[in-house]
Amino acid sequence: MTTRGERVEEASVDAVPHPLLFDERLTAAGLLVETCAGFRELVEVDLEPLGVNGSALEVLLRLARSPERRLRMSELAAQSTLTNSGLTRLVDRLQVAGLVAREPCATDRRGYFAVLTPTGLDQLEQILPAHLETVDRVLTSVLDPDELDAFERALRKVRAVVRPASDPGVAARLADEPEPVDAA
Amino acid sequence: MTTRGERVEEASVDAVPHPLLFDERLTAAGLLVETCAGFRELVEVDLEPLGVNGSALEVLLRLARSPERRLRMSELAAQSTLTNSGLTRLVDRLQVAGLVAREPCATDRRGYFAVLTPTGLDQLEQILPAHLETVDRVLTSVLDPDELDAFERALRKVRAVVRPASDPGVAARLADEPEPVDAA
DNA sequence: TAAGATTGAATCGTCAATCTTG
DNA sequence: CAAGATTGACGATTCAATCTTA
Repeated sequence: MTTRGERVEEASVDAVPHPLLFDERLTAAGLLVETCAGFRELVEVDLEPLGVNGSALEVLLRLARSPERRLRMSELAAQSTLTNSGLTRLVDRLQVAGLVAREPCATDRRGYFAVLTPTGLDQLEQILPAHLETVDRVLTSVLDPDELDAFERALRKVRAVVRPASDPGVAARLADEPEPVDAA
Repeated sequence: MTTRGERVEEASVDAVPHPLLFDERLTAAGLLVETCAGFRELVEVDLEPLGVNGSALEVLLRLARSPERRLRMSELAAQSTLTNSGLTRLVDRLQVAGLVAREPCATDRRGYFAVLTPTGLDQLEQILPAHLETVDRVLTSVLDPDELDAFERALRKVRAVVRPASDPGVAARLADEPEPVDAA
């Protein structure tokens, strides 16, 4: 009712900050991104003996788990977080390092397999114990079993939306197979 | 006991795959990394109008939420997922785009502030509704409230280990302040 | 013509060295 | 000399164009 003090914030340069800047959804998104960035940074240390980065680990592991330890370039690209051309360049490096070889496809001369070499498998297995120890220390042992379970369930749900090609259900339908169990 | 069939797997080229290749910890790690990669990829679409990437969004949001919408370069680098030099280059680009300005620090002539420009704030607020809609669609609305809560608690726990500088507790102790509430 | 894969050009980020000021 | 910030050289990744085979 006074004539003075009608606008207490008069001198403020900022006025009112936009409420969406503090929306809780941004908090959730930031948590996911920051946590994953920190995790990836730590994992890089495990990979130093191999002289490769996190994307390479992803690719080496997929090859190691595949029948005959081989996968078509396009398959590998589709399953990884790289584009086709990114995978070509990564496999170039892994080939120079002797961890992976390329083999032409006998039935389709346009295609190539990336094959994990015996050396590649050996070196991967060499670093795996230390890597698993890291994952345990910073991720799986940080949560108690119920929390870890809920965490993985949540990640699967989100992944099914943001990366449908990785979703086991979708992958199975594409391949016309029965529902599989997820292992990555 | 027979002399034949001593090694049923004789013909197998692969012998037994190494069990660590299928360790459940790799599954947890892969889920985190793949999910985050897919999430970041989708977010890039929201940022096209701004002509920037996900790292830039992180930086713009931090500036927008800071007093006077400014932060020292080194502060900003420490809080972001970039190195000092990476931040220098990002701010270069944001400056060219007119979204951020540099201002020298009056009390320490070695230092600079990155300041969000009025244009930068405006453009950030322009894209925020669509971005929040994306986050909701692929993350926060995918989980029901209990799941989302557990998910965020788990992420905070892991982040505190993999990125201790981002942990509110650590940050407060460094700044000699009482325990804060986390908002990112 | 389309599919599998690679290449050239460009972007984004890092590390190590450097410059300036405290 | 240490701290804040930037720069030069380089590595990893992407997009669009290209080459080869189906």
